[in-house]
Amino acid sequence: MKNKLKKIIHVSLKESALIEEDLINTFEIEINQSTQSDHGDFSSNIALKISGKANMKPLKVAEIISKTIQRPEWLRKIEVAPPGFINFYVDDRTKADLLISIIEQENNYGSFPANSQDSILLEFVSSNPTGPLHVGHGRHAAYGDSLAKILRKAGHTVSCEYYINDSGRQIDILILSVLVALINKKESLLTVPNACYQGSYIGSLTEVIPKQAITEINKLSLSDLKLKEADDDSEADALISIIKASIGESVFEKITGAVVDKMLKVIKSDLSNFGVEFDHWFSEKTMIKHSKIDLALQKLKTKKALFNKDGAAWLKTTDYGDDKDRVVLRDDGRSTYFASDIAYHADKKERGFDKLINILGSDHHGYINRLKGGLASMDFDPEDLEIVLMQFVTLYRGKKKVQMSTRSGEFIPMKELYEEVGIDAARFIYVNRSYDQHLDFDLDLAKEQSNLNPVYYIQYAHARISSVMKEIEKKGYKNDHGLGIKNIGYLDSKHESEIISMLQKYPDIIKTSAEQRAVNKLSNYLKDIAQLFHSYYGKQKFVIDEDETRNARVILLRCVSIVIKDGLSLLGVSAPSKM
RNA sequence: GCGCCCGUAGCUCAACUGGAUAGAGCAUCAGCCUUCUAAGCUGAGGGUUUCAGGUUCGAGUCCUGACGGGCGCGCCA
Repeated sequence: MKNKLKKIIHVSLKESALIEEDLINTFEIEINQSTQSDHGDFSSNIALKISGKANMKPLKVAEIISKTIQRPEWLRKIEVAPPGFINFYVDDRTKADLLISIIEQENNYGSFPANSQDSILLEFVSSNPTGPLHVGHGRHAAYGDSLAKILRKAGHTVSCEYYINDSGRQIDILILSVLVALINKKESLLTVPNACYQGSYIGSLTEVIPKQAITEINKLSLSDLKLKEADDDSEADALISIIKASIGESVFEKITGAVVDKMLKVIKSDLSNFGVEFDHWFSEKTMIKHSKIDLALQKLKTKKALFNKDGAAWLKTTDYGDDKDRVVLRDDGRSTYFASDIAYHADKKERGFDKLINILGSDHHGYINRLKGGLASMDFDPEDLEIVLMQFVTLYRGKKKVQMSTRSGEFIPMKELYEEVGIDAARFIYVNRSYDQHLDFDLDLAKEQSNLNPVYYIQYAHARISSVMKEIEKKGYKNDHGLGIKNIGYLDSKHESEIISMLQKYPDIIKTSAEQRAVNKLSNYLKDIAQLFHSYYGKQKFVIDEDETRNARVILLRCVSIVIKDGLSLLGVSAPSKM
């Protein structure tokens, strides 16, 4: 429709000779869907744009263009409005075509042809398996999952991936925390070091330690341990070394395997119960096993991309806009986290994805140029990597801010949140705010007044439509699709044209939501269409004797229901038929 | 100090990447259920879009500066 109008205007611009023909293509002909019914169904601002070049007042230009246009049959009216907009009104036939196609396509309405776009690897959450996911991760999970669904609907091939940081110091500290908890289970002999994780989940992790390992742990000389106060990471490292030496690396490894495995199971089930599924779980440990990091470093060395300073190997990321150069290989020979990330992201590209999107917390913004530099050093286009920086979730209980820290165990798990406020409400609240906006999540409000959540407003619209349909059936009225289509002309009230126009917007919303990674555009759209429906519902009756009007309205309701249900499903929210 | 993000009604947020009269919910006030679900509808009040300049037919949106808030600036992950 928009393209048809664009062509019409283009022809008119040529014929009217308002501006030189060469200039015509320098202006993008914009067609907007009108927000208000008295602005027609579509409008164009082209007259405002070219008035300067045409040396005429915009209104005059608009009049000339609209007079030059050879009005096709399907355009009911063309109107000029100050300061120079041209408004288009389409005919009933066109509207009927739209409604017919929505009903035919059902949940495919608004979808773009698959594989018509780039293939995307979408990485999100990727929280270290050192603790359960908390409410902050919930935002990432809800947003990432919805974005993936929207991107797919917009025609992209998307693979969702979770990077498991299952190797390195943080994991060692997790094991240390579990071991301390295990020893303290019998009698509290050890002071829990500050560096350790301290949530209540640590205690339950002790249960997965293999029996054989427990006998080794029991042999530990507690006097060595008791003296240590591991308050920072390096002191924790020392303590870990002692334990590793006493019980043996392989036993320590076994414990690590069991604990991480258990932790991952918890994370996976929390996500899955929240409706978030990943296509692939990528293990850092496995990557190391396959020497991927060594190979990446080798490649950088061969390319002479690294330089030595203070005994370490550095990558000159300042060439790519980073603040400073970064170490990839420490003076003790161990590779850094950054080295893992270079190898990991190169691997993503090697797997053939056109575009890599990472959803990261806003505290990672300093990481963007570094990571792009890493990709570029590996001969990939840094433009292929896109980072979506998610702002923080601030948790409130009423007016009181809830402090959060994973280390100290002071956090509200994501699971607790969605079990209490409900998955639908939680997912909607998470996603209804733009990702670059801070989110204040008030637990009390979400729990106590969950009825006030906009998600119920949208779901209620869907339930009401289902209810009307049931009632029509109950009263024994005959549903006649053809009769409804024939009488689409009856849908000429303000409410009805506004709803039709809103329905028509859906594909555009999918497109912009996908392009701008703006999941909240979809959620806001759903609120808008629900609002139009509720207002319409208050004004009109649907269970009526008149066959023509009833069947026409039923078609409209079915379309609204289809779009709401599909939109909600993209957000991971259910569309109940009864509430 | 430097860098990134943000600032819209009393509160929480929209505004289709520059368009027409800046819109919703909550809260306040006034109405609407013997009739399809009142988790709803209708109406009222509430704004110098933090401030000061600039760009143009047109600015909440773009540019510059100030003020206010969040985050970051490790051979941590």
